[in-house]
Amino acid sequence: MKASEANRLRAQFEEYARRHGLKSTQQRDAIVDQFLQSTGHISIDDLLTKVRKRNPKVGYATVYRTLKLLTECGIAAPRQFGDGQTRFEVMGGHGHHDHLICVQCGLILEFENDAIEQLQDEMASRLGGFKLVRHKLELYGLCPKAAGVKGGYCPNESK
Amino acid sequence: MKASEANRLRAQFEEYARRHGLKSTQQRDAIVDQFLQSTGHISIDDLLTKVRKRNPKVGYATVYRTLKLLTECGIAAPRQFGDGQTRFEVMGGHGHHDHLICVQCGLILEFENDAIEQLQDEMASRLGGFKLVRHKLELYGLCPKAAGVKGGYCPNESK
DNA sequence: TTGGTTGCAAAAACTTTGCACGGTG
DNA sequence: CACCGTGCAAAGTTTTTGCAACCAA
Repeated sequence: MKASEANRLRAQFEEYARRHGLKSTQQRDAIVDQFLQSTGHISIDDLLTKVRKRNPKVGYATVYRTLKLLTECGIAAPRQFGDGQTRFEVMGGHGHHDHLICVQCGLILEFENDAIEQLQDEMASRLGGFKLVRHKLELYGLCPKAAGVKGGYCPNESK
Repeated sequence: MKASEANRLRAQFEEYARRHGLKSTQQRDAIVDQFLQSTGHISIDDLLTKVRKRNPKVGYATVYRTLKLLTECGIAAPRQFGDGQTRFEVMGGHGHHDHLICVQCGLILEFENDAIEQLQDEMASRLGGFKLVRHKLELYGLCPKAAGVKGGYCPNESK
């Protein structure tokens, strides 16, 4: 299931590479593989760390460059939460999801809501006929840790 | 109308300042004023430029520090579109809006959609009873410049 | 061999911080 | 006078770029 999705995306990347005359390299392939195996939102640092476990001689620059390629061909999507770092997530054509972030503990939940997506498309048309390529919806709130939400502990208390 | 809104927010800031023992200074006041008069999303640079027209000896640091204060007291909201800079916008308690960004030319449109907002609240409750404090919805798409959308020119062509 | 690719380090771009001076209360 | 606030510049971070060496086709 998940593996086939990764394969689909890998094929998509190869297609893109072919079309653009890109060569296949050990580093790039390793980065793409690791990225496709990641879940949620991964930072450049985390990704590089993972990649280096298999291929120790990979540099930052290559990760940035590869992620830029992945973003261009629609496989990766950059996200900016509030922590200064850009994170990337796999953008399976399906399974798109949005985020609910707890402003207190930083917990990030993911969700999908077709009704909202549909309203977005309508909105875009109404605004002059824009053609949406992607979107980003982030809800910020307080997790009801009092209610015992799973994983809803708060490492950092706001002062 | 707009002026009264600015006054309300300025008062809100003064209240916050009093409560926190902050002093009133020429620079801070100038920055707050200029910020409240801004529309849309303003970058630190743009804001500093505006402020310097009246008070040439204001430094970057002060703008950053003031904007951090404004953010803390809920008057300003930081936004990260994709251009590397953090932009801020006035967060009038009312008039919340979301964004539609053209990935081709960088044009940013604003809109409101109550139906979407309502669905968001529902979503948050369904996800365990989160209490939303704010949200961010950004739609990325292509502006139909062919259709002659106002201001829809594309300064930078993607290659 | 012909480029695209890579790692490293330098360079950029954006923010934050340290410090001595200055202004407010 | 006590202290917060400011400007400047240095220090941090994160991301991009220049370049010689490398490697796939």
